[in-house]
Amino acid sequence: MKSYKDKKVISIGVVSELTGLSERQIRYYEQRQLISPERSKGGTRKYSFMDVERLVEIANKMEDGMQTFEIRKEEKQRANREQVRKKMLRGQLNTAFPNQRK
Amino acid sequence: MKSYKDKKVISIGVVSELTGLSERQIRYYEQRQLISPERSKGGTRKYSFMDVERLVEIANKMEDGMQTFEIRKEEKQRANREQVRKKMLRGQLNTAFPNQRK
DNA sequence: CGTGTAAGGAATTCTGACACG
DNA sequence: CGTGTAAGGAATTCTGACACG
Repeated sequence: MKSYKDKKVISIGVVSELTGLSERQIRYYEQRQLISPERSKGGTRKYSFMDVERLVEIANKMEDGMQTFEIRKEEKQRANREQVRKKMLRGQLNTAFPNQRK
Repeated sequence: MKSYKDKKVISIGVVSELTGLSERQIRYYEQRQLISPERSKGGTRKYSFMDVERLVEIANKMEDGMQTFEIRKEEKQRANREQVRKKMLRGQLNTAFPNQRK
């Protein structure tokens, strides 16, 4: 599943160009935990194309007047629904085919 | 067709890590025209994942004792075959369906 | 031919802070 | 709250050259 899209290889200057956001904004959204880049040994931030897409989404929501904590909450809910969905699917499979793999 | 794979966004330090090649080697292969990164306004090189893949291929061929000019020649031949293939295909299509789109 | 390295300078990025609101 | 900015320093990258072979 891990593809190029998820590799953290892009520096903040390029991300700024790709998204149109200022470096200040990008760092601030990280501080608010909306994104989580990796760091090089020296400490420079590295982003993935996934992060770039996410930043564009964030920028849109900010334009709509949404606040950072709201965006973060929204993201957590999305992640939770994902979790529940998987859990339920697993439960149904276990009911239909009990004793499969252990 | 232009996807993430072709976007020139990776700096030479990261490329070095991804490929295991030294920055010196990477710059040298550019000088020998085996790859062609873009430049930022400030002059720093930017590579794509495609370039990274290409560099790994180059590294393998170098290990096999191939020289840079041979690798470059090989690449040109590949590009030429591609050209010819497309031209022939177009010709056959024109024969089968003449006067289609001008 | 292909690659390492020291050298000096320029571009890039980092953090913490002040400012405005 | 979200963002701009000047400040000082550190990490990153660049070029041209010398070296070896």
